[in-house]
Amino acid sequence: MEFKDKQSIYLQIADYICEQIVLGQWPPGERILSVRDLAASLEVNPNTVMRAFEFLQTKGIIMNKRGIGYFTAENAPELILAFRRERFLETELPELLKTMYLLNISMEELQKRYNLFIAEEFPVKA
Amino acid sequence: MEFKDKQSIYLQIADYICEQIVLGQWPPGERILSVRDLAASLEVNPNTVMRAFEFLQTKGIIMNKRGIGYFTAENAPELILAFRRERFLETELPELLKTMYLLNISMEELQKRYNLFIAEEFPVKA
Amino acid sequence: MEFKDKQSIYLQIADYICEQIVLGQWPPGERILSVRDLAASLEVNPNTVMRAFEFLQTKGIIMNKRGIGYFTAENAPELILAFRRERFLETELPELLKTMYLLNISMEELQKRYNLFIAEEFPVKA
Amino acid sequence: MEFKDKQSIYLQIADYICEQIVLGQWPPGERILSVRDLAASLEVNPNTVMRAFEFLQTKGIIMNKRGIGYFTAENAPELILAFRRERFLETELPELLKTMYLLNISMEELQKRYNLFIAEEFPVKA
DNA sequence: GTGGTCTAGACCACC
DNA sequence: GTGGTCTAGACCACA
Repeated sequence: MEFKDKQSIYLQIADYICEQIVLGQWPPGERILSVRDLAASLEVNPNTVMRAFEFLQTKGIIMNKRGIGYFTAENAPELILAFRRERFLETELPELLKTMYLLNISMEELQKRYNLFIAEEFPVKA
Repeated sequence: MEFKDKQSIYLQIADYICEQIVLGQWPPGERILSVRDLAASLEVNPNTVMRAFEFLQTKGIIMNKRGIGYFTAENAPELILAFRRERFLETELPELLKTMYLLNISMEELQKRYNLFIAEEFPVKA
Repeated sequence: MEFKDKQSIYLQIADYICEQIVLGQWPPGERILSVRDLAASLEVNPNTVMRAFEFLQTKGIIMNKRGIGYFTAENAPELILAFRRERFLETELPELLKTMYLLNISMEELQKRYNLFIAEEFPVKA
Repeated sequence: MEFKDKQSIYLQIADYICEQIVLGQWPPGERILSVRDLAASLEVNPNTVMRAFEFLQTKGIIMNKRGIGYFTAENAPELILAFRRERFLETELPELLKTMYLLNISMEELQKRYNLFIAEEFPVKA
């Protein structure tokens, strides 16, 4: 997996995990890959994965069973969507709209790109 | 001026300068406030303003005349918009569309919020 | 390490790093000394080394891995030689030729001095 | 006249004056353009020209007659060539030779470029 | 441990 | 007056 420069890796990993959960790849209530396995598959330091897990645990999205591993919460998908919705509406959206205004990007163009994006990335639903 | 925590101050200053240029407050080819003056008005250390200037100079948005000061480039507005457009289309937009998909936010809702935003922030044009 | 007065220290450090890379002392793709260690060994402030690193990073000669350190780019030697060649041909050489003309220095004399220089500085190759 | 970034303007002006003298454009013992005239023609601040004059005066290349202006010394061309020769041999040449070695530029190529340069810049002598 | 940022303050060359 | 560089020292997030 490749990481962006501008955001810390552990947060990008946390986002990745959330995405997998929301997309149904990691069912609620089930055990997650171990820290070292995930670290190996992502090619990062285990400490970094650990931090992502701890971060998600504080949010209640995953929880730890001592000596066994981490498990996704039963309501993990709902929790994640709620957090993300909040972040989107309160911080990302205002910046987006401002940028669209400054760059003079129309809603029509956005709509067109949205259709393209869906067709490419999630062809199943489309 | 107040600064956010999540981004470094000097980059926020650079963004601020770009915004002033794009909005036509600082005309192309004109002299910018001196490092010291801008630092005083923003209440930061001159070194921090200096970093912002250096950053913008490497982008070709402003340039230095020895012993006199910094000047906005003649094509500064176009340059800034080009940079921002590239960043938007290549990194911000994909994230946005993905989030919209995950959160199941419709284009109609986005349109509604855009109209609201324009009415509030830039009532003149609206 | 000793520094000249006429050029800023951080640029001299950048030059020094480039020289080490070109001469094969610091292999491409390998980790560089940490900012603090290099600063200590050169007896300068860490900030000064940091500036040199930032400068080289913008040139693509070195790159950063978060929390780990700086690494020389795989194509660093080629990049450096390309930059240097360009600078030499476009700015240094014209001045040199002009000076030689004004001073009435012949190519023969230059050749003689070149042979002497090689014999002294790089006796292995010679 | 256009100036390079890396060297101070007043020194570039001093070099320009020296060049004119050596090339015979400004005869020894004659009066030089006034500070303000030269400043106007070079499009720089008169103070900057003043500094160049003062610098050349300390070298004995030009001298001031109060209330009249600056005059080139009778032995100006010889003085200039002596200074320039020293600078060339002691500082410029070693760097040049090192660069040539690193860039693997042969004397033959240098000779070729020298011939080209002479033909272009000083066709009279050629 | 790593880099990154910021401040405070000094000193410099230059226009 | 202008920018430019350097130091010292602090604090932070990150791996």
